[in-house]
Amino acid sequence: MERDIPIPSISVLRCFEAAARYQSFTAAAEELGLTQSGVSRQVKELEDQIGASLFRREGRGIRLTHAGKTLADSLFSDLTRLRRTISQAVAAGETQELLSLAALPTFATRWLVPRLKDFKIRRPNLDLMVYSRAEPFDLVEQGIDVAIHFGTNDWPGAKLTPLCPEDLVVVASPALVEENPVSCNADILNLPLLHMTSRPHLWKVFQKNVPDATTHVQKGSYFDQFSMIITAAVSSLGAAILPTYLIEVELASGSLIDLATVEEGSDHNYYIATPPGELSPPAAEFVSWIRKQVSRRVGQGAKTPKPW
Amino acid sequence: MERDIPIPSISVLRCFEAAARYQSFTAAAEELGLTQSGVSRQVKELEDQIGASLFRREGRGIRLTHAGKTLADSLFSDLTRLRRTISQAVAAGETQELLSLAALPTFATRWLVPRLKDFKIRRPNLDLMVYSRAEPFDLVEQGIDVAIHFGTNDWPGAKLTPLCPEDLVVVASPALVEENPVSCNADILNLPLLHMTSRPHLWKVFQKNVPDATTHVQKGSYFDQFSMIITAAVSSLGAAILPTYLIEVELASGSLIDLATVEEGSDHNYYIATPPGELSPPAAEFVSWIRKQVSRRVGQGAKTPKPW
DNA sequence: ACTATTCATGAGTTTTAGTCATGTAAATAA
DNA sequence: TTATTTACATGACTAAAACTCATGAATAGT
Repeated sequence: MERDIPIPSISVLRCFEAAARYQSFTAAAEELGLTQSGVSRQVKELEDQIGASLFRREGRGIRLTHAGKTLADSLFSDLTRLRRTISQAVAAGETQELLSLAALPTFATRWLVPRLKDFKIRRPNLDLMVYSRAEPFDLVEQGIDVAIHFGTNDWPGAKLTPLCPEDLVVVASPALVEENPVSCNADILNLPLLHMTSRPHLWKVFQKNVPDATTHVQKGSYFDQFSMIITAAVSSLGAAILPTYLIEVELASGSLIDLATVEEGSDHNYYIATPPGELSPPAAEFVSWIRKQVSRRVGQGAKTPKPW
Repeated sequence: MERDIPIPSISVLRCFEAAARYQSFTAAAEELGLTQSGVSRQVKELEDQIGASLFRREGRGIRLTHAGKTLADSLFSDLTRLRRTISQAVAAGETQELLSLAALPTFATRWLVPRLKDFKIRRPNLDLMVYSRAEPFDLVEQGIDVAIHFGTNDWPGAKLTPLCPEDLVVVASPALVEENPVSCNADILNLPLLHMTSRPHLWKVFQKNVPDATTHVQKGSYFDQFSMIITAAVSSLGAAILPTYLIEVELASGSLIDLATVEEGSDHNYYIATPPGELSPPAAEFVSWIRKQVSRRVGQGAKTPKPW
């Protein structure tokens, strides 16, 4: 219904609105940089389209009719909105399309970045920026569209969408295992242990599930990056407890062996963190894509058999 | 600042908005009744004006850019508003400037209408329609701009603005008083009494303030219009309790004498009733004017001395 | 490989916007 | 009262914008 009413031209609308403000075609023409004649014609055109007098011609002047006044008021705000819409589009015109991402350093390096090529294929003209972050931060302030968060469901100012749990496993190199045969979980605790400084309780958790374990699990080497621990493990420095997401390549190549599963029993998970409000199309697409990446991976992880 | 940004033509904006919805110039052209070529050109024109790509040309199709999506969303609502503005103007196009009023019959006849001439002087081109109404009604449905309401502050669907209280007085003609000397309120009750059928308790109220009054106040003549009662009183048929607003002329000329004041003690007042929402300019002016009429009158009424 | 589809663009036509000149009526000044 | 100025309306004409037709280039599907 409304779709069938032709909208008068911008020129017509502007001439009328200006004439309404001044109650003078001559003054309106001066403001618009036209001639009085042009303004007069456009107003007459509008009156014909509307089908009513918008001005009363009194003497050599004009006065708005009731209809004219009503229309002028509405039109003033409509034109103002339209100008704002266009102005904002022009101002944003130079902005390059960009997606800013953030994740834990090792996760970004080993899991996310290697997969971004697949995402870029879907969005060839989209520029990506990837930042490593260890703790929650202000997404809006930092201009981040999407962050991959590991931790609890607690990030003020962000919307968290569960991505997946962390799958922890005990791994060691084949060489280490050959040198120190492992036939049960207790044997693992006799290996040199590799510790993550930010996760000191991991070996204790594992020990709790090992009957009659008396070993002091605090012994061993400590590192503050999982990527270092991975390298150390591959180098036979010890056994490590690592998230499977970070060692997919090593497990697949056999440079690391999955010795046991670790049930941490905490509420730490991987989350997608996004700023409040509606996602931009690229961000929304990224979120959708990364969820597919995870569901694909989870299926594989569940089928890895123990080496004994 | 915003005033200097040229607004693209309606044609340009519509072509873009339609193409954005369909993500297809061909489909948009079909909806707009144009050729694909025309739509393509107009979108290109808009991209030149904005200074940014609004669509990515992917293969033989188009996809909105981030900038394009943002603009399309805003533009959709802007164009919708503009269509509504124009549609309403077209619909109102036949409406003559008119102010519709409603009031109680006698009030309209004796108070309002005689004063309307003064109001018409201020609005020479405004047509007035005056309706008599005894009860609240749907202002919008009846197309009434302003109603003068007597009663309680209770008119569903209307905005009530207090206008003034009802000043009730006992009056009689000089001839009746001469024939039946009145020196106190008790003497009044011995006069023939004139009753308003819709206000049967008025004389009982008066009697309550008269010490040792034993007269049956129900005796006398009954009428269903105050205008009849006024005529009856002037004709010496009896004493009447009347709102002063209705007998200003008679009191001034002496054809009726103010014998006593009646304190009804109810919450009935005169109100201005208007439809919800903002008043039209004529209606707003009327309300302002009528309030001035009342404040002028109230001052006079308070100074009328008793005749004994 | 062939056919159909869709956007882009040259060339040309139609429509709209706007100017110049003038007419008419009023408002103001002398 | 007359003369001059002002302001809207309109005929004739010009310039600019909107749009069509035809065609090219690239893709998508069979």
